[in-house]
Amino acid sequence: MSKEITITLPDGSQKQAPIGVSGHEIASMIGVGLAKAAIAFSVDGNQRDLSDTVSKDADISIYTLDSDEGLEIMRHTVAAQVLARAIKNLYPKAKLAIGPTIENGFYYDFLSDERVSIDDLPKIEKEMKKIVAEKSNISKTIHSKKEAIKNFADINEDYKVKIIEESEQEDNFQLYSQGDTGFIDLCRGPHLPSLDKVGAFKLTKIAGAYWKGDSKNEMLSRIYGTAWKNEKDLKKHLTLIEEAEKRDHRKLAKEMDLFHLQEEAPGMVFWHAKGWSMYVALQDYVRRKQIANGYEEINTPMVVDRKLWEASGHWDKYRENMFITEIDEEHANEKRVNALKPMNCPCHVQVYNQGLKSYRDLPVRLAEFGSCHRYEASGTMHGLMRVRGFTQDDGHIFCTEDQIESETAEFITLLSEIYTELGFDSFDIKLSTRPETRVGSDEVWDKAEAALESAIKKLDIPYTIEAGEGAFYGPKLDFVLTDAIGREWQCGTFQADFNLPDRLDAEYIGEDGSKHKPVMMHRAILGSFERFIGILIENYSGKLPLWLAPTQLAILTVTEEVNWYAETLKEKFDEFNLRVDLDLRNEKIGYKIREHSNAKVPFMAVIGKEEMSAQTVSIRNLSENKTDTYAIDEAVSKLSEESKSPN
RNA sequence: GCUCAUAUAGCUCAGCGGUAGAGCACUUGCUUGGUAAGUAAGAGGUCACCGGUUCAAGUCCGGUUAUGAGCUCCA
Repeated sequence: MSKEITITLPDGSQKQAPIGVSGHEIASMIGVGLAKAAIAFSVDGNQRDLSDTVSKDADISIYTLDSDEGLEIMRHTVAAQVLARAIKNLYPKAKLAIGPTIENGFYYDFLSDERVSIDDLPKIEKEMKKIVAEKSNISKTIHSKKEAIKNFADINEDYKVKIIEESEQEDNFQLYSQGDTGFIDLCRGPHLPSLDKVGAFKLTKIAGAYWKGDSKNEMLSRIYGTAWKNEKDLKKHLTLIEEAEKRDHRKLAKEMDLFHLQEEAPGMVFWHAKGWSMYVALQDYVRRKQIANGYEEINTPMVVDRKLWEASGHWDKYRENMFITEIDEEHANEKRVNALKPMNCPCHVQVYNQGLKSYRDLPVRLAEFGSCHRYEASGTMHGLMRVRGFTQDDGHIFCTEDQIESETAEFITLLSEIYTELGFDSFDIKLSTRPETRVGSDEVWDKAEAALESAIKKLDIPYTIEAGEGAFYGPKLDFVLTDAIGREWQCGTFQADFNLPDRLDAEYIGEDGSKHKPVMMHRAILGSFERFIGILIENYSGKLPLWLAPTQLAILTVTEEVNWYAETLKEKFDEFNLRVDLDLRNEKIGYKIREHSNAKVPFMAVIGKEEMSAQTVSIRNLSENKTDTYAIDEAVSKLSEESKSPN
């Protein structure tokens, strides 16, 4: 038997090494620089500590802080070794729970009798820096289940004990320690070999989190942090977060006077004139798109008797989220219990059910800008992104099983056009397949899942499968778009439903002359107008495309002598339905420009004596910060041309 | 819904037991100024709501509501 093994590096090159060679030794064999920078390595794709050894031929990859994996390992060490130890140093009675990495950072959950608040973060951070400065080596020992439990039971780390007890493993529990500090932590690793490899970090926030994420369990304290290779990267990340805060739609909405929310109607939007003009522009656009794509627009009641919700199943399954209304008895002959519709689908089936449908009528595509109300838990509301009263760009397609595929393809094409025209270049699709508990035969599920998948494949769009994540009534597609700063938003959805047509007796007469159940496809492209407008505001930092901009042009006068001329101009623009604000205030032009710039008005016409005598308009472009002068008619036609919606 | 925090002028915030403050916005006067803040004066507040402690409560305590950050939820 050979005493050497062959290791294969990521570039395909191979090296011979003795059996039992450590990760660190491999790194040294490749180069001194790498040995210094190495923080962990992988063996056949499994991440290992540098001190771990390799005893058979394997694919090896050495990690440094320059790779995503390396950064993640470092963040993990900062959480599990540095933050955890700092917590124990400052709050010796604290019980450590878990400390995983998350995107760009990490968190650590712990239980503490002593209250830890955001004001304590600098103190904890200082302690962490102290720990890092010790540059302790990190080493690990392997233990059996029994030993591991004893280790943590001895120091009253109840959560660690629980984690080990509940583990399916019997041995190989890894305990990491730092030099001779006495600190130990349970971890699957790997970790940095030494704390001197820790880069730049910062604790960002503190919040509560349930043990194991279950709201029935006790609430632990969670400290979030972010960690990077060096100070420069850390700063870059913090700047990015600031940028995201700057485009917060709640903040911009105040500055732009778009909408407000108030205590008497939590989660319901009071749209102001400027916000509503945006809403209307967007809705008109979607309306034209949908009608051009074979939908009929309908409108159905907002308040509907509980009987329909009982029949649809919502009364059973969704009642917690429904606003229930009861007529004041004094004023009503009969007492009826109604609910504000949380969804439009049952009402759409009622429209479908009027008149006998033939297979020749299918597919029937009904669309509604349906105003829905859902009683969302109080802690979940967030500006326009999560509200209790909202309007969906809802639609239901009643079709045969055979039509699912072509309807899917048509829907995705429409959705793709709309996203592109609204400025979102790419989106991902998630296909959710049958869950454990479901209605409908396997045969129908097979057919529907295959139809959805086949439609995506034919359009050659990448997608991922979320096995078992479908609704109980059918498989679905979710559409996730990416905004200008890389955040993902799930907006569109396309869901097959084998349940509701049955419950609400939707039927059609087939070629064979007998009655059949149609399949119902629930679909939305924007999701809700409220949320989508929130996304648009953030995506564009408030600088919306001209056709959506609340105010398209502000006419600013330099001196009051030209007021009459500015008023005449406004009338001209008004004739072309442009949204124009006239600013005749007794202020300097610089002041007016500044104000309207802050309000993100895309065009400003500066009107002074020069323009008046030449009968021209000087138009200043917000995005380019430059000014051009036009004849009046030229200016009007330019703006009305540019402000057209994409369809 | 849970944890923690917050709630003072239209907005952003300071004040933290002893007669309510700033900047901006607003109104008025002066200024008619040419491309991102002209100038002076004035007006503006049951300090979220309900209760308690105190001679005295934006200020301390309890509750309610809303908002924020997380968590949970989003058939």
